[in-house]
Amino acid sequence: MNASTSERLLDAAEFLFAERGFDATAVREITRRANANLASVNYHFGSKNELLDAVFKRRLDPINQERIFELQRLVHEYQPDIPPLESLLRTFLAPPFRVLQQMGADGAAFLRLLMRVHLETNSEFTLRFRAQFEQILSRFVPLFQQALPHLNTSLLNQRLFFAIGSMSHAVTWILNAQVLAKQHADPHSVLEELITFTAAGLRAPIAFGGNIHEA
Amino acid sequence: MNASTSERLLDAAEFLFAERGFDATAVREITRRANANLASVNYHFGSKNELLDAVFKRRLDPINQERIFELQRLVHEYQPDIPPLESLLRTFLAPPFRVLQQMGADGAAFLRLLMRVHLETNSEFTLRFRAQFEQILSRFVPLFQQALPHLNTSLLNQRLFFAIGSMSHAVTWILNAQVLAKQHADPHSVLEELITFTAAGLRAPIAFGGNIHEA
DNA sequence: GTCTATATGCGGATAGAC
DNA sequence: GTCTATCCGCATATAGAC
Repeated sequence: MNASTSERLLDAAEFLFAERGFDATAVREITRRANANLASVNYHFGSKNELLDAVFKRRLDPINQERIFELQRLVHEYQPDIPPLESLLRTFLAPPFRVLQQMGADGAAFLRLLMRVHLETNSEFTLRFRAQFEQILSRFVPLFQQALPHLNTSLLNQRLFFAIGSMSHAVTWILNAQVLAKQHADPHSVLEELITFTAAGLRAPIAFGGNIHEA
Repeated sequence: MNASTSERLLDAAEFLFAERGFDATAVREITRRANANLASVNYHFGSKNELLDAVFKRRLDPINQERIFELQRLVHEYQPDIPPLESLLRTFLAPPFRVLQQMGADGAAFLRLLMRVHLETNSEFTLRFRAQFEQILSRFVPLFQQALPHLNTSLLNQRLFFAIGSMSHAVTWILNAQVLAKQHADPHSVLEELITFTAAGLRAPIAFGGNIHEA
């Protein structure tokens, strides 16, 4: 509560956008939750839309910087060999889980918001976000390719895509488990199981040799 | 255009809810797209909320019935043995892909809407939906357990969860690829690759023997 | 069943005093 | 920077003629 108004607004917006969605959240609710005045959102951020941008920027920049830094460290550690597949996967998949552990409720709210974005197809905002993610992914692909020489590019991308899906579902699951308080899901152990699962999936021998259809 | 008003309303609502989300869609837009009167939604369904319920019910009931029917057929076919893991996975994972192929644009719209639901945590509607899905899942779990005797219940559930994540991400991907028209993703071949990937993940040897944490 | 017209409320944004 | 009061538009829903 000692945080600055704009920080409190960011926290409140993050929580409410994640909880109810962007459209369903009224600026009035945000300011009420932040103990701030109705006009403060427009004063500090210009508009409700720009507030959303700010919410993302605050969390995403550090996460992606960390992912790139860790990747460089890993490559350096194993030089001139390729890092093991499991280590690459851990570096790639870990950040959201780390957010979950380190940032507690705030991190959970942000991640739920993040998961929402994956579904939007049209908004300009989503396109900006996705371009950024693909930039990160492109740094990892060459290393995965070296670690998995039996896969051609298109199959590798497809399987990586499956792995990303497992990750985002796992994160969503942990979030819901926390919300519903049904069971305690430990992010760290889920991450390790996820690595086991996806590593096996990526290593699977080629069954159909590409994208050949039946019938 | 020859369909009844309520059918046209369902089609239009399905499309728009999927495209823009529930809140962001105005009843006015729905009736405009359906070539129907503004008041027709309330006349036929009672409210915008009940219209959403109807949109789901129309598609979901047949899909789940089919999933259960196929499972019974499969069990019968292999009796008294257990069906192979790949066949179980195909039966479990196929329905959304079939929707994608058979229902064309309508199916795509519905699936996008369906993916949205996975993220909502609080709404009563989502809870109803999720309970139904878990009922379906519970029919499959015992068979997966028999096909994968090296996994304990909790690990099996976790890995199945990863598999479901890969599926929903894959479906979302196909949808977006269609929308963005970037590349042509063939649902059938994606499904087969998905089965290969998830089967390998499920079969992976146990690495950590349960949910033991480091540190 | 379908239409027009309208009631009623909530949304984001802003003006202007402090 | 913060507040109150208010503008203005759009939302859902409904009343009531046809």
